[in-house]
Amino acid sequence: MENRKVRVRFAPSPTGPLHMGGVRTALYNYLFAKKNGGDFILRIEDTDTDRFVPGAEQYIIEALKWCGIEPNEGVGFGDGPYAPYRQSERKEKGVYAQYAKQLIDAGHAYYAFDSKEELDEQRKKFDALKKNFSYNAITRLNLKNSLTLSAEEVKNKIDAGETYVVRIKIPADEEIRFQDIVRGWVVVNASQLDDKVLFKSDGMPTYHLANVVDDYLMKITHVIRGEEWLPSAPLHLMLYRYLGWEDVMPHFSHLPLLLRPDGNGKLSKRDGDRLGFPVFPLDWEDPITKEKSSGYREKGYFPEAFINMLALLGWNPGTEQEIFSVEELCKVFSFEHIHKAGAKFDPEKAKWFNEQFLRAKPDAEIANHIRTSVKNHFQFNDDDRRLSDSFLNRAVQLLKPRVQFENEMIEKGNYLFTAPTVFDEQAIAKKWKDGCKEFFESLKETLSSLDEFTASNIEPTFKECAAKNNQKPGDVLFLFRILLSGQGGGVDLMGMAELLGKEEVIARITKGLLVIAK
RNA sequence: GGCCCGUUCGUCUAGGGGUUAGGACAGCAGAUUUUCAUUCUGUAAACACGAGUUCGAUUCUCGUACGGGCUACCA
Repeated sequence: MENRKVRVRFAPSPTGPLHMGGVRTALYNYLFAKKNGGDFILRIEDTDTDRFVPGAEQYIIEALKWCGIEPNEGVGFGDGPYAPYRQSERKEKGVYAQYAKQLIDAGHAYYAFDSKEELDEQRKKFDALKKNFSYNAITRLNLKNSLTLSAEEVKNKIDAGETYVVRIKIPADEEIRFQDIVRGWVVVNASQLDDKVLFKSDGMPTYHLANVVDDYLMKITHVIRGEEWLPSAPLHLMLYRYLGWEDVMPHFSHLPLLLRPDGNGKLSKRDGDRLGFPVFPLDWEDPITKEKSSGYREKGYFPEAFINMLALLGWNPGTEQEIFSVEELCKVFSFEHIHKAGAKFDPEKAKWFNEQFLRAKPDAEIANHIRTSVKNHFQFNDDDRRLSDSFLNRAVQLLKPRVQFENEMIEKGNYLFTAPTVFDEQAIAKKWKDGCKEFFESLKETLSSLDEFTASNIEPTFKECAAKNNQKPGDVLFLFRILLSGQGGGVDLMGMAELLGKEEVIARITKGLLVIAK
C-alpha cells in the first residue's frame, strides 16, 4: 500500500460557486500530489439532484484553471483511466448499487422503509423527552426495516414499488479509531454513530457511500478535505472495513477551517458582502436568484498572490519565507506544518500579498496588462503615445510603489494620462505667494530651452530658476506638482515631468496658471 | 443537548520542559523623500484558566472555560 502512486482528489459538489476554503482544499491536494509526483483528480459529487446548480461545475473548473492548480485527471481536465468522474454518471453505470448489495448480503447494511414523515415524528417524540433521535442499533429495532420485517414482507414491499433506503448497520458498541495525518489518533465509539443512509430512495448513493466507493475504485491514496468531514470519517472507515478494503484505505487529513475575520464562525458568503472582500475566486451570479458575488480575479488579484495567501492560511513552510510561487510551494509543502486550529481570514494581508507580487512583476508586463483599460478609460486612439511601451512602462514604474493592484494605477495615476481640470485649492492657498506667477513664467522659458528633458536635468534647472526668482524650492516644488497633477501628492515629481514631456509640462503650467493664479 | 476537534501578540503563525517566546500583516514613533507613497529604523503587543507530573512547564497529563465542526434520504 505504501508503495502506491500518490493519488488525491478534490471532490466538490456543484451546488454553487467554489468558496475560497474549497480552493484551499484543492490547493493542498494539488501541492501534495505535485510534491510526491502523484495525480490530482477532480471528481464532481453531484449525488444531490435537489441542490444541483447549473453552471457551478463550469465555475469550479474555471476557478481551478485561473488559480493554476489544474487536475491532471477528471471532469473538465481530460478523462483518465477511471472515467467517468461525475458521480451521477457513475451511478448510471451502476457503480454503486453492487456495493450496496454486497453490504446487505454481508449483513452490514439493510433496507429501511420509514418515510421522512415517520422519521420526523420519531425526532419530535425524542425532542419532547429531551433526547436525540438517532437511527441506530437500539432504535432500528422499532422501525420499519429489513431487520424487523420478515424477508417476505421486505420482498413484497420492494416488489410493490415501495420506496426504501439502504442504511449501514453500525454495531452497538465498538471502538473505532483511525489516524489522521494532521490530528493524530481519533477515537470514537460506534454507539455515537448512526445508521447513515447509503442509498437514497431516488436511487442515488449518498456522499458517504459514493465517496468511499470512488476513492477505492480510483485508487486514491490520501483524502485531504475540510474539518467538517472529521465526524463522518469513522463511518467511512467502517465502510472500508465492511467492503473489505481496509488494507488500501486512504490516509486521512482533515484541514482546519477558514474562519471569518471578525467575530467567530466559519467564513461564509455573507461575510464577504458585509466586510467588502471576495469569498470566491471568480465573480458569480446565481442563475436562479440572480444574486451576485464578487471574485478575487475580478477584484484585480493575481492568481499567484491569491494562491500564496491561501497556502499560508493554515500551513507554514517552517521558515520565515512568505512569498512563494506555486512551483516553490510544490517543493516545500508537507502535512507536518499544517496548523490544527481554524484560521481567521485577514483581507488586509491578502492585499499585502498582491502588493508583493505586483512589485516583483516587470513593468512591461504590468503595462501590457493595463494597456487596454487605459485606452478605454481615457478613450485614447491606438496610436496615442500614452499607450506606447516607453510611456506606459515608465508610468507603471512611477505608480508601482503606490498601489497594491494593477487596476488602481488608472485612478491613482489619472494625471499622468490626462491634464488636471481641478486643482487642490486649499493646498495652493497655503503656498501661493507674490512672485509665484513670475517664477512659473520664467520656469516655462527655462524649461523650453532644455535640450534633454529628463528628470536629472529638470531638477537642477528648476532649483536654479527658483533661486533666481528668490523662491523657496520647497514651496514652488509643491506648487509645480499641483500645476502638473492638480493634487498635492503623487508620484515622483521630476519623473512625472520627464514622462509628460516638455510640451505637455509647459502646456500644463500655462493652463494651470490661468486657473489658479490670482 | 450529545459527539468530535481546537486554543501562542488584534490577525496569520514559529517554537517547544530551562528562550530576552521569533517572524509577517495591521498599529504607533522616528529617519529619508521639502508633501503623499515607497524605503529604512525603532516600538508596543501573546503562551485562556486551574490542578497534576517535574528541580523547573507556555511546552506533558487531567479538568474547566471559550471557540469551531458535526448531529438530514446535503455534501
